[in-house]
Amino acid sequence: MSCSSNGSDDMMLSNDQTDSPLMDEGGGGTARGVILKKGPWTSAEDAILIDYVKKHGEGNWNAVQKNSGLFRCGKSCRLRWANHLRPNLKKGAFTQEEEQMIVELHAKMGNKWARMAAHLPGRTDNEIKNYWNTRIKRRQRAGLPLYPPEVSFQALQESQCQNINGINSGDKGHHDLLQANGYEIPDVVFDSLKANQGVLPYVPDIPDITASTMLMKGLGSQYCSFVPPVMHRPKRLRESVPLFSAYGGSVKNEFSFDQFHNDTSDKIARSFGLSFPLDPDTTPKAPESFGMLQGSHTLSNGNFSASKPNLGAVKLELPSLQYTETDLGSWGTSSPQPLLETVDAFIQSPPPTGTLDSGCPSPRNSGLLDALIHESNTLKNHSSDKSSNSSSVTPDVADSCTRNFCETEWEDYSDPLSPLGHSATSLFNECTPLSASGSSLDEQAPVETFGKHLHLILIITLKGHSGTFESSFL
DNA sequence: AATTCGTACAACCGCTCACGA
DNA sequence: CTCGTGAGCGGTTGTACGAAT
Repeated sequence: MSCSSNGSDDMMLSNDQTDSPLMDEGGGGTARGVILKKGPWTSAEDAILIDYVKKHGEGNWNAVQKNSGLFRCGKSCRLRWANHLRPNLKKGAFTQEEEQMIVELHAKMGNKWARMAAHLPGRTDNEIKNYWNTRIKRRQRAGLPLYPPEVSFQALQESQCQNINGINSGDKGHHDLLQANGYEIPDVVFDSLKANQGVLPYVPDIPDITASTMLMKGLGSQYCSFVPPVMHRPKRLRESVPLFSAYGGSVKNEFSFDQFHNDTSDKIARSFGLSFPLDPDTTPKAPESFGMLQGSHTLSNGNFSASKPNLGAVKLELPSLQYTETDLGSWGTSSPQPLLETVDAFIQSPPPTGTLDSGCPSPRNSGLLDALIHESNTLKNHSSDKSSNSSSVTPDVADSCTRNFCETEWEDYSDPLSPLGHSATSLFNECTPLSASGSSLDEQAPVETFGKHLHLILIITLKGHSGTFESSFL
């Protein structure tokens, strides 16, 4: 079935290797005894494929090789056709509208390139994927967020609306959205909802695993490649997939809360290093607290090198909480210890009492929100640390501290000299709204605009952690 | 001029799902 | 129900090319 070939086939065939435009010697895999060519397509091959599709239509790609004399596997043919040969393909750079569309779609869908492509006529999933990956690197290098604040805030609102409305959004795309930055933090926001299921008309139960995940990530365990073991990928919907099905479609949710429900506290505790399986040492892990292992390139270059050992499978995409390598030092000076206190408070918060709906997926959010939450955790912890040295912080206290911090101490953290100063300021600086002129997604904008959004998000998030929630904030 | 680095793009690979026998 | 096959998706790698050193 596969057009994969043995190791010797890995070498790309150059176009001048062969006399025939269709067949190269010495390279390519085999299918039914036929040596299949790999590597760049020639114009002759393109012509054959185009001709074939004109005659037989798309599909049945494996028959191409049989019927057309093209020495390419069906997979390769399909890809070539889809990405380069099919009509109405838009070539050239993405327009500004397209770029903005991609950003918004990614904020909503995550790495659902094919679905995103469906929203961008003439664009291929591969194109979008490449664009996004490049964009990640570029923006990360520039210290910019992946998402403009409007996008993230909109994603938050939409996600919350979906949950309040009981809309099932178990599509993997949503999950990916949450993973979009390598963290799975956005669930934390919905942990807040979860903690208030009795308040809101409908707040689906959300596996505690998500909080655990976030916390693991937050404690530098993003390298653990934590994947909820029962968070199965929903079956792909090939046909008649409603656009934005993640928001309104009847997408199956395949994980059961019950599967998460047990050991919740244990997971959280372990996630916070209280009994961390991968790192029994519960001493502060300052540099790792934000996923920045010393010597790791994870956040420093916007990519994960396969050559990096023992980090496990990690997401390509980065947290939008982007810090340059020079930031590591400042982060390293901050103590993550208060995080445990906050978690204690969180763990102590009453468990959700609402009716469990295992058919409801974990809501997701944008990657930027990851950063916001991450940041809020940091800030909250810092706040708690400043307000009290006690390790036992009640939710109310934590909440109070949070509020105080949000309202009165923000400027303190804008201090670039503060260990968190850059964190806060960078967050503001990074989360820049789209300019009115729309000249560039990367343009900076006044802090105040986003500050309001951030404030709101912080409150929502932090209050959720403390086990209290006031829907009025929504 | 040679080398290094970053970027953009094309293609491959592994996995999963749908579907029919 | 199982198995084989086709197809699609997402992640990753390879390559070309231009800019910087």
